[in-house]
Amino acid sequence: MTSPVSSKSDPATEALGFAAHDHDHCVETAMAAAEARCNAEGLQFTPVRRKALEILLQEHRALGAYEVLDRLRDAGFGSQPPVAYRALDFLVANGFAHKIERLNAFIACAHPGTSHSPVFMICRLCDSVAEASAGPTRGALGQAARDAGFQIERTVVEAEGICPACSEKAQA
Amino acid sequence: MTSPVSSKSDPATEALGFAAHDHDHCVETAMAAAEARCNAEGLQFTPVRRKALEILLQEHRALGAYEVLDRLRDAGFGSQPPVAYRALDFLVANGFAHKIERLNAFIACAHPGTSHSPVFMICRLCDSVAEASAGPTRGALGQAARDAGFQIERTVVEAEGICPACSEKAQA
DNA sequence: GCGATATATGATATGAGATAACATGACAAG
DNA sequence: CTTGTCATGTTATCTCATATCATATATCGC
Repeated sequence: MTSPVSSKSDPATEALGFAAHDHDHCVETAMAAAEARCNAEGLQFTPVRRKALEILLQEHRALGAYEVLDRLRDAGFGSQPPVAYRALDFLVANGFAHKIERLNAFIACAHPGTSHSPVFMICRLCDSVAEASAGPTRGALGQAARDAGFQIERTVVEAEGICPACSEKAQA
Repeated sequence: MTSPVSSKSDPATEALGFAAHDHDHCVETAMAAAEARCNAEGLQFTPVRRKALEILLQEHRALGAYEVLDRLRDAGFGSQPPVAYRALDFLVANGFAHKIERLNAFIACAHPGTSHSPVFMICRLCDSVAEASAGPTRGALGQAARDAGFQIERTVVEAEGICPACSEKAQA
């Protein structure tokens, strides 16, 4: 894992997945949405958890647990691994973030609120990650599972390849 | 990772994925096929690599790199992690084995020879893993990638849930 | 065959990801 | 006010993975 520290362009207009967007705005929106849903569902949106989500949203890329931990420490929280893992577990369990198995890293959910089986596209050159939403058990996997009598509870769907931006760069 | 040491029934007729089969035969067949393909393509099917594949085929479940390493050491090969990782990398790179990202573990390919994007079903109760073959970029993922202009090179598709055998046990 | 180059193996050391186990603090229910 | 639950924090340890350097074995061009 090389962590190329994603070359940033304009702090307020980076790539979300592979499309430009207003970053500050999306962070605010997502935090507000999380806030609201925690209130609605009686979840404890505690300071560490809030900060962890904020970190993931700000970076807008997949972060390792220890990267999150570093930032949590900087923010005055505990400095030991369980601190980060517990906050991340909470975020993942409640759909505010996802774990990218291929990278052993975590990323803020790009479609908060929506109940979904996420699908990820991971650029192997710039490590950017885009989240798409897919029908839960349609397609080949669902069919294979039905044929085998397997009850799917959770799916991991991750594609590795080259994102549009890196693809253009390579051609130039 | 609890490693429940998969409860075995008859050594020669265990579960491949979720279906019964003649285990000894499938090991022989797979080894012969690997042998043949390495010859055909000029790949060096060296003793460590051969042994590593044999280990995965014999166990017929997902093994961590260090479990493979233990067995390689027992067989007289080097005892340091890179020994196992290099052998496994070779097997994965050439399609003789796959890495299950969700488990950080490796499993022998169940469809050797066929060029394929594998799809896995992982039982969270007994840790058994079944491999199904799926069209490479059809379905939701392929569509999302095309929409985004993302070039897929490799896909990870893993479903976690309950296998038929454990499902029956649970009902009893 | 013979030497040059590439490929494979081996050991050392360390980096990176993850969790078990235990202690403390906040808070609500009884 | 005490008991139970949940969140936080720390220590220690475990598992997974790779960079690096040294040595050996193939393979290819001559």
